[in-house]
Amino acid sequence: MQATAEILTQHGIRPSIQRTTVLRYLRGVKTHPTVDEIYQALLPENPSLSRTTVYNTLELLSENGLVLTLDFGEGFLRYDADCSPHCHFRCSCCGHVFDIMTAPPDCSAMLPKGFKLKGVQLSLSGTCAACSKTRYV
Amino acid sequence: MQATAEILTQHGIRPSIQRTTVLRYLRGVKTHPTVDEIYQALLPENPSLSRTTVYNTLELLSENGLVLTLDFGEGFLRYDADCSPHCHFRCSCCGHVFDIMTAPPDCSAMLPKGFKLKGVQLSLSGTCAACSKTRYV
DNA sequence: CTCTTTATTTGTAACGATTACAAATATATA
DNA sequence: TATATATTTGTAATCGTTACAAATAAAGAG
Repeated sequence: MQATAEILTQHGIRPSIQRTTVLRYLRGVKTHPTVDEIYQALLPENPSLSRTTVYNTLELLSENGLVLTLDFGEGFLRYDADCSPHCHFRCSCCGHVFDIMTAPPDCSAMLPKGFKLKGVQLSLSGTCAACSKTRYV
Repeated sequence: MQATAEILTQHGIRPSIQRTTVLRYLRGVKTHPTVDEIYQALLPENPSLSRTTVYNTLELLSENGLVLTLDFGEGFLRYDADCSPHCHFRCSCCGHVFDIMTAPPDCSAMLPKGFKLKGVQLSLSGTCAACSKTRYV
């Protein structure tokens, strides 16, 4: 696993402690955390960390393609350091977000003439295996 | 085109003036309007209309599958009365949302065992034809 | 028709995620 | 060491949405 600070440097981002900490945390986690979850997780070890810095950092990382911004219509955003092409499944019962490690389909043929495709986001929803077992949900 | 009030009745929803007005407006428009756009559009003809009623009505319509709630990560929701299976393309340059009248792919095979698929939302982004013509955007 | 109950609408206040902003701090450059 | 630039911090503001209770409208019983 490549050092986090190194990745930042390679993308022309100065690897401050805050930026490195946020990216390292995100790379070590599979839960697609929210801003607040990230902030709360890092606070104990970084008592001077500001919520604004987390916001700023995530925007910077997202702009530079180091992080994926996920929107499941929950009213807040989630972040994912795994930028490989994959999809997400959100269980409408327990709210958990699962990675689906299949690349989203090639959609370039769908577009009208002259349109240029940049991003494809395939969001699936339904009930996960655990919740499906529980009846009447 | 089926009468709007009739559609509501068929879904067990009492066709109040407000509900009928909101749904009729949404069915006559191809712009995926926001709550505020709907509210502002209807206000002149319905001066007593409340923003809360628009919110309530859209939630009710959405629950009953009469309306699609769209989230493009703009910080607010958009609504679409066309519930046929199709995708959306949002131009990151001009912000316009285009209908792509192709059904989203069948994704049931992507899911792990025991998962039940309910909804598939395929959101495309990039630059539309008009914005692509303009250089340096 | 009234009376009573229920459903719907309305407006205001609260909420919560995000953003704006300016002061404080850290880092780089001369 | 001095100066300029970048980054962080904390507070206040913004804005879409939701909660809530009063007001109004509609439905049902007698």
